[in-house]
Amino acid sequence: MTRPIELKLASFHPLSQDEIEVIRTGVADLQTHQSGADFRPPDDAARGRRIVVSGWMGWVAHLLDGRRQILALALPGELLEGAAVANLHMVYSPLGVTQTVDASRLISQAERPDRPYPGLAEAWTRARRASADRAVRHALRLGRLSGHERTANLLVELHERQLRSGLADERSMPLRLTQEVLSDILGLSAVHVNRILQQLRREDLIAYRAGRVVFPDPIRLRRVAGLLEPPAQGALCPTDQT
Amino acid sequence: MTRPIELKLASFHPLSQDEIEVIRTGVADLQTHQSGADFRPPDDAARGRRIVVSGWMGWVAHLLDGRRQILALALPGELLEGAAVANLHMVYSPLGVTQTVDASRLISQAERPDRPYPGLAEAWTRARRASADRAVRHALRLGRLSGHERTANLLVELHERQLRSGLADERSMPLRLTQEVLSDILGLSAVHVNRILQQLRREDLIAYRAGRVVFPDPIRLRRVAGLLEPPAQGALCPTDQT
DNA sequence: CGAGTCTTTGATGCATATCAAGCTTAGTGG
DNA sequence: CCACTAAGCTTGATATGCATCAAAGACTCG
Repeated sequence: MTRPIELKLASFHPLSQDEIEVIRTGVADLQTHQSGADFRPPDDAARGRRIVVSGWMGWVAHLLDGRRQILALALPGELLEGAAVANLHMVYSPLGVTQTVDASRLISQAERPDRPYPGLAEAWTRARRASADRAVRHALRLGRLSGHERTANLLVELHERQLRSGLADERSMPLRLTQEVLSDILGLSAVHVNRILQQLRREDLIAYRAGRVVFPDPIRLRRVAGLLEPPAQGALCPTDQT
Repeated sequence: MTRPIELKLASFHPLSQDEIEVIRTGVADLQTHQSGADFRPPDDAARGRRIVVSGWMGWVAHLLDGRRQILALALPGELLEGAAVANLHMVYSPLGVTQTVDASRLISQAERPDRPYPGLAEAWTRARRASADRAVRHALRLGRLSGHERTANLLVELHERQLRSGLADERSMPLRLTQEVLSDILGLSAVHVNRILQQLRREDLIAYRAGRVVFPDPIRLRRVAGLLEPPAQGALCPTDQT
């Protein structure tokens, strides 16, 4: 059950057998969330932080007139964080049926000042840095990429993230979002997202098969996404990306 | 010289006389940056972090084809932070002539484990939380607000931020950005920004006078910006914004 | 099999980009 | 002090990306 969490963290920094054991015993209090049910994330430092086990969560901002923007996603193995913002109704909301797990014990272990689990703490730190990177990337997507580029870019990012937790393979990944949810992530209308996805399929950049997105030509997709060549082996670590 | 820094931090949490003294003596190593000269921000934890003293800095992402997006601004009194992101050429760049100051001493004082300066540490924490909030708001602006709303929203945010450091008054603020820079913040073309500013002027929501933007009707501007009523007295603190 | 939810399609309009040119301002050197 | 220049602002014309509305297919699930 904690497999995606282990793999995700280990992808940022190698973990000892001890540390994997800490993950297995440290997570507690499994909760299931139905699609659409609001979920208030914890806003204090470590108490009550949760990790997604299965399904996806999104951090949603609601405008007064009903417009919505999903500002961040939390995939299996990733942390739910981020506090409230003034004058904005924001919640975490499950996108589909999602399970989360209390991670406070795990986090306090990793953050113990005497550092008995240095690999865990390091992996943690890098994972959070990656999360900040994603926020920046998201703003860039929304600000300067066309709908076409933006969609490709998001798909590439989701692929990389699911690779880290062992949920995707090199040429495909699960994707169980409705086009409406996608449109709220991408800042587009649902109808337009539909047309963009059709175009990407016509261009043989993506394909659908049984709830999965298939990438026939990942390199070309990355180019369309406005990204450089794929990161070299090992370059996935944030510290390697000077 | 450190006045904006003192005021900005004090706006987040009251500071003792001692702590103000720490700020005055803690800042060191003044640097001047010419408009457009790239500036690599520090990426380690505390060493070499800098604070803007005068002028504005922007965190800019460059795309391969020349498009640019400014992802965050640092105003006087605010910190330069944020590391590099993979596959993206990103730098801090002065928007006009800017001066920054080394803040490592100041920061290590505030973060001393024995906490001799609790007000400073608290102000610091809240300032950083506000900075994260701004990133989220920026994504929301770019994703779901129209050009008109987006521009109004940015102006309101800049006004609030400059109020905190004593650089703006209730009804006006300095603004020395070219429309092209504005367009790179807002994710719009420079021509369109020009037309939006004209419209805002026609609607008597803003006016220009001698390098300053004047707000004849702040409340109406906030409404146009898609924001709720202005925060009540004291509600500027992030902790008050549940 | 029916009912809702999702996807797809077409028609239309608006928001915003792009291109090109004129204008205004401030700075610069003769 | 006055061209001269360059940067920024403004304007108009045109093109296009994307939103919106409406309705018709496709799934999925009870």
